[in-house]
Amino acid sequence: MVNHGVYDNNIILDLTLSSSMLQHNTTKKPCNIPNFDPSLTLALSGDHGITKKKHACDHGGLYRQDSGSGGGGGGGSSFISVASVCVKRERKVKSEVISTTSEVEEEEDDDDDNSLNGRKKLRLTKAQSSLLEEAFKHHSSLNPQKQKQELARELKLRPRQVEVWFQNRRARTKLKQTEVDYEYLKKCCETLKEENTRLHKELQELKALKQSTQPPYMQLPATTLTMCPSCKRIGDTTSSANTRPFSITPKPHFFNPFNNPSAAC
DNA sequence: GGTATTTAGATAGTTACATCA
DNA sequence: CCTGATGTAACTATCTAAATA
Repeated sequence: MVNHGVYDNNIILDLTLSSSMLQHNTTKKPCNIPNFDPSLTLALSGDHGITKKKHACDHGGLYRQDSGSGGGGGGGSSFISVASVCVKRERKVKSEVISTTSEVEEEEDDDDDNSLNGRKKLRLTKAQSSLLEEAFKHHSSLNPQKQKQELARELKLRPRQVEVWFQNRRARTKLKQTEVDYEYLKKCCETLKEENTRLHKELQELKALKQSTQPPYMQLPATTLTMCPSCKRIGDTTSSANTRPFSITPKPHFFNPFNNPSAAC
């Protein structure tokens, strides 16, 4: 009840827009007009910055229509002024108008629903979430438009909401997968480092052992022992690859994610 | 058949609200 | 109560592929 005056203005404006949208057309996705989301006060929701570039058909177009032929700059500027006033308030308003998420259930099915019931941020009920999850398990995207409509009807949500939910869900899945991948690679990296250290150590030990057990005249000249820079294996420049002076047996269970030893080897 | 335009759906990034410790 | 962190619904911008003119 407080502040209602201001909010009312807002709502009236929204409704105006919506009706013009109805006349306007259409199903242009980029415009986000088609579904008439209650939250769809695109022109008003400058909370994302009115300065952002829009599609040609976006607000500019709508407002031009509203404000007559004005077109061009005129339309744009009036749009900005209106928008900038209303922007942030809008969400706030909505959050005060509706109090519970269950109200969602009262919403009409999508497209013809331009009732701009101010809308609090929606929280899906458990039932809704689990149904969506179930659908997501089967298909991570809403293949046919029909499926979206059906789900929406079933959940008593607007198709746009279902669509957004799937978008966000895919993003979450991807993010989680990225985290998992990151952890996995991190572990691999650590393992590789350990392995590398261990091999270095082993090499040093073998070198030392060899030096101490061989008489000086039998010791190999330093040039005959070489180490591959990428795989760190010891090789003998004078012998073939499979007759190395020291055979370093790879760890049988070690998984190397970069499964190709260097081309040089 | 090649080209331009429209449309619908996807992703990435962001914002703002709700909730909880 | 206040506050910061977190989760998530909703948004914008952009890209792409299919359909259509």
